[in-house]
Amino acid sequence: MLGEREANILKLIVEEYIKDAKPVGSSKLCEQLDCSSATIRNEMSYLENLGYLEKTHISSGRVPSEKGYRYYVDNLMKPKNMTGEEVLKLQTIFHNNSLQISDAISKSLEIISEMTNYTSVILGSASKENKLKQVEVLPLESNNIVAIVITDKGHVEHKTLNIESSISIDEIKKTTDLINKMLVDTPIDEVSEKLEFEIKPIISKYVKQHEALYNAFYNVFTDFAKKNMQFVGKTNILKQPEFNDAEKIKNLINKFEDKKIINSIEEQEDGIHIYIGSENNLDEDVTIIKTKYNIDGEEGTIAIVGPKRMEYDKVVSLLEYLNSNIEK
Amino acid sequence: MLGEREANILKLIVEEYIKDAKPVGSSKLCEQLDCSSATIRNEMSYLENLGYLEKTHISSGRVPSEKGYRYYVDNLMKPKNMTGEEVLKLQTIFHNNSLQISDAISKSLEIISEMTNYTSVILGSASKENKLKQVEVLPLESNNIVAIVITDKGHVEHKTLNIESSISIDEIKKTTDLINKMLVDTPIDEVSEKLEFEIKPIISKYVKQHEALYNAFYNVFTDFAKKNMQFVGKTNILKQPEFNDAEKIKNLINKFEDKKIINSIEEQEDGIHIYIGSENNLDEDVTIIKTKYNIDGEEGTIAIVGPKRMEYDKVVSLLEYLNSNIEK
DNA sequence: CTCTAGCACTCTTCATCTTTGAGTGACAAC
DNA sequence: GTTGTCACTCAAAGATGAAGAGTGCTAGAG
Repeated sequence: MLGEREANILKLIVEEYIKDAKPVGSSKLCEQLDCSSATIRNEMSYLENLGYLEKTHISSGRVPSEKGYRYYVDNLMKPKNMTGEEVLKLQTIFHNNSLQISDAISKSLEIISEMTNYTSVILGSASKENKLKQVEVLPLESNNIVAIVITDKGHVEHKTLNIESSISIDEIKKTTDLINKMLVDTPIDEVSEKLEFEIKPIISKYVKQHEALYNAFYNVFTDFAKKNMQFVGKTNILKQPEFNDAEKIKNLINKFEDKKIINSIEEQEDGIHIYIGSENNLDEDVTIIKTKYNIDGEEGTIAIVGPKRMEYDKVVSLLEYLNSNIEK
Repeated sequence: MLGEREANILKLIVEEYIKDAKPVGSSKLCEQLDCSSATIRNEMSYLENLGYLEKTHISSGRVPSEKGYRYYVDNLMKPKNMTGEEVLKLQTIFHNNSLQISDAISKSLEIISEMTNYTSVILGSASKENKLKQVEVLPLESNNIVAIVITDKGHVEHKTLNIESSISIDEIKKTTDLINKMLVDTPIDEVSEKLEFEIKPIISKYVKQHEALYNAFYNVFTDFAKKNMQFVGKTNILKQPEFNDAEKIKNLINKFEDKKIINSIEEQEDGIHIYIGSENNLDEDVTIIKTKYNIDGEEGTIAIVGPKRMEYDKVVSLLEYLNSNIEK
């Protein structure tokens, strides 16, 4: 644990660096601490030995290390009261009752991303809490069929499929009736299994094209497993000075496009969580602040991606505000 | 019209620059033209006066101007025979009959983007040729309903909506039955209109919540108007040397994210069209090569986005191949 | 009239130096 | 423990110069 003055110096350095993105020199802190630059240099040197600060070169000012940010976030940061303007904008969204809650989240994050110049990600996970409401198959022209699956939360997925030879409307009806009778109210992530062991054996007896029909449904259900992800302000983070370098931009944009990004975004625990630099598995140069949301049992993750030099206090406050409003 | 030798010099310069991305000096062309560098310099100077070539500075080699690329594309370019490997990969996709045609297009463009390091865009326009096949409304828990619209080509759109007070299943059924009876086989882009003038007057008489139901359907139909767009290899173009600059990357990525990009991608005319630099309204630094596709009356646009220094012959050949295979 | 050799000239690129300013570390004095 | 001071280090920015690629122009040859 750091002494009071050391902690205070660390706090000031972190906040100064967050503001300016420039290494902080000892003289900058003199006024605020009412002591000489030499004293501060001694303390800085001490904090560097403990690993909270780093230098970019031997005679440069100090920059917080990951450990420094971590200490700041865990011990020094105070929740920031949001300015009237910000709250106002968010309030108008949440007081508009005609909006679907998911649309309200999108719109809020648009504002937050715009305000902060960070990138937001919304990761909805439909499969866990959704139960099968109804399935439907329609024949289309030229041997195509479309299979549609609807869940009790209003999620809809569909898939068009080509059937090799023509298939009778009667057979389609039999199959969908069977599924609707037997599998309604089954959680979506269990449907694939039940489809194989409970439905397939039955339809294979009296439906000629059962293989094709089975595949159609099987495909739709596995599509639910792919979580749906939405970026808000994808390029906003590029306005941060740490992304003035072509290589860094390409690197990050590639990671945004990579499908594996879902693993970096998804959050398991409740509450607001901060992953600084190497603590997240997306990119060394960013911090991700995440929180889970839960609307009528349907879970998802909201993530804000910014540079490590992120306005932690502001983002945490905004997410707390968002969380408390989603509850209602 | 250029003389034979001038045209030849222009052709060689364009192709050399496409290959190397470095300004082409007179001496590089000596061997291939069997004359001295001085002669070539004279010709180059002539071509520059006509506006086909440009210099990056007073004593640099020459770079093709937009007019130069245009002349090359219109008069000098020969279709390139594709190498066995490329054709082979594409063939395996099109000979796999179990694939939906739209999936085959995606997969082909993945290969093309990978091969060329350009970015592909697929723009599907569902509304023009799709006719209404069936509508459906399901009540969900807590005053939500989901409205689903299915077209004869197998497109599906849905929207979840909140109804203020509870609504009877009977009323929902009446409305959907009416729409299904009266509007089936109506082209999607005419449905909104008919909904307002033919359906609304009727249901407003005997359905209490007609406003909400009407809105639900109206929303879904307007969603069809938003064309669905898909990027393939979005970051591939960033590997091109013209995008080694942070500003240029940010600029292009922002344009990719901007919703207005649809206007730059959509193509009206049949055939393969090339838009060089300022000829396209996306970005001065890129060329877009587009072609319309048509599957069973459903139209869309395929676009390849690359630097102006693009392998025009190769891309045109690939798109021609793609077009002829989509036909089947 | 066309082509070519040659030369002066321009401009980029790269490396090397220099200057300036921000900032540190160490030490002696308070 | 705190402070003033001074030598030292390094990045950033500008100046300088040499090398190399390439041009334009001109005079002479074919």
